[in-house]
Amino acid sequence: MLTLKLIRDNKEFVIERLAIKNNNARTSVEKIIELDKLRKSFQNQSDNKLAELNKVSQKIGQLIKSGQKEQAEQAKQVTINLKEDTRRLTQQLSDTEKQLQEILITLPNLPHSSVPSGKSAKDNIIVRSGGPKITENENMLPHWDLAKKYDIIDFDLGNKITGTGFPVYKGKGAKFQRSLISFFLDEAIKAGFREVIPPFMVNPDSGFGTGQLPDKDGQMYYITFDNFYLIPTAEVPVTNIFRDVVLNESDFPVKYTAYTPCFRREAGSYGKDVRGLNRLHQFDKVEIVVIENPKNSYTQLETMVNYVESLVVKLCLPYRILKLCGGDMSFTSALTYDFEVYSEAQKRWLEVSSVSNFESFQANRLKLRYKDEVTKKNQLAHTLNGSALALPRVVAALLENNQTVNGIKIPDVLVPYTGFKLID
RNA sequence: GGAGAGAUGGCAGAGUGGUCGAAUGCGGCGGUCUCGAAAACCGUUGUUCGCUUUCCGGCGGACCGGGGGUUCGAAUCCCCCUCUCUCCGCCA
Repeated sequence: MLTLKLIRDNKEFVIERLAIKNNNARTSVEKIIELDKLRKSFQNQSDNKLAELNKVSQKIGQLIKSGQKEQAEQAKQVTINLKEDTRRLTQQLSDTEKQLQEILITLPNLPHSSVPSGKSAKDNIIVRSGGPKITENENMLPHWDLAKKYDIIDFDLGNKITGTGFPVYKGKGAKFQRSLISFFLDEAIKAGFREVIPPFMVNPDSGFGTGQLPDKDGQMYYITFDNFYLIPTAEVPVTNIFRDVVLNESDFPVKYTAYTPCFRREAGSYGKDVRGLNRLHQFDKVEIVVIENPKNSYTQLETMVNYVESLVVKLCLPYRILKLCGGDMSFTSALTYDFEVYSEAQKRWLEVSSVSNFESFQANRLKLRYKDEVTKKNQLAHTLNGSALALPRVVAALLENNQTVNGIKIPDVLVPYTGFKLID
């Protein structure tokens, strides 16, 4: 959520920046400014009436104490109109605040000044790429065939138990999955992140705090009976650890990592995008979350990108890093880098990580602040996060790229975790 | 799931209708003392919105788990919700 102050003081700038995200915000912004003025007016009036009422009430107390019953009764008459006025004004005030809030939460975050304009993923900019050279071998099996051949991932079985998009990992496939999770967590811990295991369901307040609600309501699984949402990413529970928290500057940077399964309804997806492991309703992911001082958040973002890069390098995957254009960025992000790895049998790039700076957009919703050492005022902190990494597409690429006639080779860094060098 | 108790400032803990944003203790910050520190003593110490102010600040509103109600007036009384604790039941 953008702050009112930002919109009030930089109206044209806000509209201009939101246009980069293909969002025509003029109407909303103008409505917000209008409602803000109205809100102030109502607050002023109601404050004055309340102050008057408080004075009279105090006087009544004193009169009663000193036994002046008559005058007390007279004073009570005065409050009748005052009460009616304050009731009306506070009602108008809260109605206006509600309207204001409703529009405010529909505005996406402003893109950072370096974000390129663009409509879709086609306009994203390749920042750099690396990893082993892509082979042009035509005889490679896609991972869904490999999964069946070695009996390591069973899509049909998951379909039977739950439905499409809920695979069952079996034997070496399961161990491989668990190894990746452990590897990613151990790497994160080495890089200074503190591991947490958060709840996999969250309440609506948490969903709102990180920006999933109300914007992406239909993308999350919802437990109506208890009013909980299944988490679409560990970002939600982990960032919400800091909801309503005031940090000290010396606490920065706060670095957390968590493994969680992620649940996404993925309504509207179809075709080759959802084949095999490409898009699932339940998948595993290790996430990194950082709470940072605003003045360091962009340096921190680069650090996180470098960290995620070190992971794909260690796994020997061909990768590229994209800076997302305005049109492809999420609602909450100010700047996002995507990581894609090349899947050699599918001959396409698969997104395996997304690293973002949300600046104060989530913090404003979360009321996540820090005490400024100089001014002693509470200021909004910056939040950042990234996938490090999401498993299924990493698994897809590893299976496809490492297939040999003898079986699938396990990357060296994972062998200590799997205990085997080959899936055969 | 049943019965009872409770939710107050960073923490502990008073406050059951009237200058209570809230005693007191601890902690934090500033100072005196000291070569320095500790102790002692003195002072200070919540958030948020609005108005005002060249800075310092000043004035007003709201906030004692959340929401609603009674009353001229609510931390205090009533109702609903959430959560915590104790006992019982169940249970990985």
